[in-house]
Amino acid sequence: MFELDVRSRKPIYEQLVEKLKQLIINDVLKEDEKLPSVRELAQQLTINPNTIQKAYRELESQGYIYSLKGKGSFVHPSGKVDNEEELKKVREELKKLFAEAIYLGMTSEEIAALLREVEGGQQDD
Amino acid sequence: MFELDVRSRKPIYEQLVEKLKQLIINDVLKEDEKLPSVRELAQQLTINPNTIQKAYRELESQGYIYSLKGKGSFVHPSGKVDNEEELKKVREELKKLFAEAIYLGMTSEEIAALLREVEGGQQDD
DNA sequence: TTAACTGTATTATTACTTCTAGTACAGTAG
DNA sequence: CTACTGTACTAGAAGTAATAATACAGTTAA
Repeated sequence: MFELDVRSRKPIYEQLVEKLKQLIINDVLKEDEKLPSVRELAQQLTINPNTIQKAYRELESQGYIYSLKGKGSFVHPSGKVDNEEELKKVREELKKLFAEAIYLGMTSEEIAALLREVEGGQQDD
Repeated sequence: MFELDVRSRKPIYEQLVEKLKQLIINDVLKEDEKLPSVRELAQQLTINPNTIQKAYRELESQGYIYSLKGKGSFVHPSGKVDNEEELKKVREELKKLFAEAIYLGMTSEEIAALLREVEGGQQDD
């Protein structure tokens, strides 16, 4: 499914959150698709189930997945995500990153081009 | 000068790096301005000098400040920053954040507006 | 109902990172 | 010289991440 860098200074569960988020955002994992179970993914990646659970819990609190006891964890449909708190974080993050990019010498046109590039690759409903 | 959240789950030195970066980017700290010395800032914030040094080392490696033994640490002039590695990281970060913002429901126009906002006035945290 | 899944929670222990503390060395400036 | 500056290192305390084992509750199919 994907790989993790155990030697990284970044916590495994954070790497997991990022990777899964990317898969969801880029529509590799479709709406309402079932994710591997906590224990199954733990076995696949040879890491502890608790670490997977921590990542899933984080993804759920951010609105990317939903979990049903006894059934499994599923991708939250994009259109139905309503997480004002996450949106606020992303806006703040964007502002900081824009300032940083400009400071490092990027022009707004370069940044805008990057946005169009991402926008194009996005096949949203 | 600023405040830190010791109770945060984010390491103190990382918070320091972020705050100082913001001050530099938003021109609160001017080009070639002298930063507080490692020991002085440590005393002001009542944290260990080693923690300050770690933050300064990080800022230096990212191209935001330069340090002269016996003299002090100073803000690296914006125009002279040439850190392709940092720029690459920022571009990747931007792409991820764009995809995330769009997934959470932001339109490209909203994102572009945010960029214009940052581009125009210098805003703070 | 039972068996085998699922998510979730708890506790204990280990491993790792962060932070602190103390010390030291080298360069600068008055 | 004295008193600043950055930088480096070791040691240990404190906090976080990861593992391990166990348990409970809900779902599903035989």
